[in-house]
Amino acid sequence: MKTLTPLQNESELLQRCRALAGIELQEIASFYHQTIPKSLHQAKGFVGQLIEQALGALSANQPEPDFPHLGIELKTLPLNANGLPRETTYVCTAPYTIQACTEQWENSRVQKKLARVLWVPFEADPSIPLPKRRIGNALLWSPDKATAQILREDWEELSAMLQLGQSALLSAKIGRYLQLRPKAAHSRILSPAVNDLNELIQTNPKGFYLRTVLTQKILAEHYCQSFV
DNA sequence: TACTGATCATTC
DNA sequence: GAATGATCAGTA
Repeated sequence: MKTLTPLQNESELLQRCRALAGIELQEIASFYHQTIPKSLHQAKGFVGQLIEQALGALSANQPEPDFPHLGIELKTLPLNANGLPRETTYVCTAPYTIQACTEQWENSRVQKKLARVLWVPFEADPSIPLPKRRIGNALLWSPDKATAQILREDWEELSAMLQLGQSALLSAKIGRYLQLRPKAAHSRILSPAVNDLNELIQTNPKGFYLRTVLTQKILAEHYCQSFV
């Protein structure tokens, strides 16, 4: 692992990924003088943030790609003992306001986030101690035509429901690749929305997530057998 | 055991 | 409070 210099282009980013491939979390953590938490229970974003740091991602906590200059979004992907995605992948928050709901797919936050993604798989089998879990081979990905079409259809269906104030009908079961689920510190948090009569109401904030069926498909199409 | 709804840490 | 990084955990 080398000291970070600003990233100039994609090949430098991929080169940095190759340096991380196969190494254990403890190696990265000790390089950055970070302590690995005993569990992820109270540090759910730890692995993602550690890898952001190791790859030199810039825009922390901003609604922008992790590498704004390159237009690339970084996503870590936890894999279970069978090498399959263990969790859904958070994309972005879902807009409830009239203003945000008028956005079209082409300029939606979901489309922008998913246009170019750097997937970094890592071992997340609970039987492996956190420090010993290894980083896998990264994949720079853009959705193919068929995938993009399904994402668009999901997004349009879900956005229409948000826009029409059908939040009561929204469920995490809607959507083939995307789904809408709560996204907040806890369930008491409320944000403004409209109901089907266009009246202002308060509801739990939601976010767009990618189902594991899609991330699993991405892995299957781009890797032969081993992701690590 | 997979999935949905709930929750944790941090930053601005 | 709302955005980021996500995983936890009860239940169907």
